Amino acid sequence: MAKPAPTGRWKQRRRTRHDLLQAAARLLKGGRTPSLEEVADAALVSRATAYRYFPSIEALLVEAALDVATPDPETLFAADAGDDPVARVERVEAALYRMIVDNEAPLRLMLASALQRRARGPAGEANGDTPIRQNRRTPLIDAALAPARHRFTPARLETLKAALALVIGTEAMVVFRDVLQLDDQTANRVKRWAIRALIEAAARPARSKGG
Amino acid sequence: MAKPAPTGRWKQRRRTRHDLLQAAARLLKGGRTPSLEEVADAALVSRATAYRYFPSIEALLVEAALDVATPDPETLFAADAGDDPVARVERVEAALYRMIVDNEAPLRLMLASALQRRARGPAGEANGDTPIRQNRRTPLIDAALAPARHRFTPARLETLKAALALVIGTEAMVVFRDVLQLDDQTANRVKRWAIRALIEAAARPARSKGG
DNA sequence: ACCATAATGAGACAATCGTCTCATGTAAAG
DNA sequence: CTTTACATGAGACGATTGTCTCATTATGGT
Repeated sequence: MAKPAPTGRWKQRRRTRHDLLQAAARLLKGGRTPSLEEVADAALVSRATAYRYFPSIEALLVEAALDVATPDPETLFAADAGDDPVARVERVEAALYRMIVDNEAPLRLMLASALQRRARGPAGEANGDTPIRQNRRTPLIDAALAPARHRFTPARLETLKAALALVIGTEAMVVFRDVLQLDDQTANRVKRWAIRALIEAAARPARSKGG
Repeated sequence: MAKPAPTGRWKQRRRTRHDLLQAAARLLKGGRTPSLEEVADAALVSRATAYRYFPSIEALLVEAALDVATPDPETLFAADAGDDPVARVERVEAALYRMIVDNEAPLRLMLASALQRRARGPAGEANGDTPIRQNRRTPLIDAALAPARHRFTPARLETLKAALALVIGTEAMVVFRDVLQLDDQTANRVKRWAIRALIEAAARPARSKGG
């Protein structure tokens, strides 16, 4: 059941789905958060059809936001990137930062939606084809650490990757801006300091328990 | 204008407001997220009145959630706490962790609401008396680092506090559970490792730029 | 070309949300 | 006690969400 076979008229469905996401992304760029009816209208599709493709308005907007904003490892570390893990992780951080500030509104909406959906109940995952929260962070961190992976114990490497995920994601941005109310410059300084501290700690010969 | 003077019949107002929060907190404990009408009914108050006290249903639920769940520095470091900053920060982390797992649903709702509110527009802060996001994290971190504050440069101390805020808050929990999908044990291990790494890095004699 | 089937459109429906108005009761000031 | 200002209750209103039904298209296999 993994691949239910491209049965029936899957082209039409793909096109409709794509149109909806396209329209939603376009409207999201305007900064506001469109209602489902607006998206449906913009996609030249009826409201009912939109609901046939996405279980809720949030689900639609979330996927649209993800379509808009996603750097990928290959282009980020195309050629001229060295092997220094600190420099490479900082590069990831910078790319993610740009991506976030460019799409702050949609991303906030995405985070909020994911947060709420999980809080509700079993009804949240009606179809089962919608993951609670996609993870585009780990692949980037993996790529950043790849050249220097020999410098770490395997266990340490895993710990480091998880810890770095705390520092370079959207949530870090939220903490800095909403909770601590730091200006962008200070936030960036702290982030870079933390990245270096964590990587160097992971590289240092094991102290007590492997961590 | 800081204290507009307890004018008029402020007692009645305080009581009504308290009743609303009380009712909301009670309903929230049930796991579901009550509608504003449910809260108003439970508080024996009309819907209109509820809206007179809180600009939105989220605002009401958020404050209710905060009332429920809040450890404070004094009781946390009552007497028997040593001076070791790592141990003390880990103690804060543990307390926060307990608090979070006990009130996951309300907290998620609070985060989501804060996220959305800021994304909207100037209309979000109608009265100005509702801060975008309260910060109960910094005081706890301050208290944890207080006895050892001499070991750090002032600038380093600030950086460390900000970095720690990334690791021990609700957001860290969200990253570990939703994004990385780590089990609680692993998440805890990574958290403690990161806490130690950051504190030790801050204590180490300055390397290059002050950070 | 024909037709069964799948996708869509149109719209009714109930539930909430947030705003507004108007009437009423009640606390507080004289 | 009386009066007045304030808090409240009741409910209408439009907007949005999500579900449902039924009629119409339009696609793809034959």
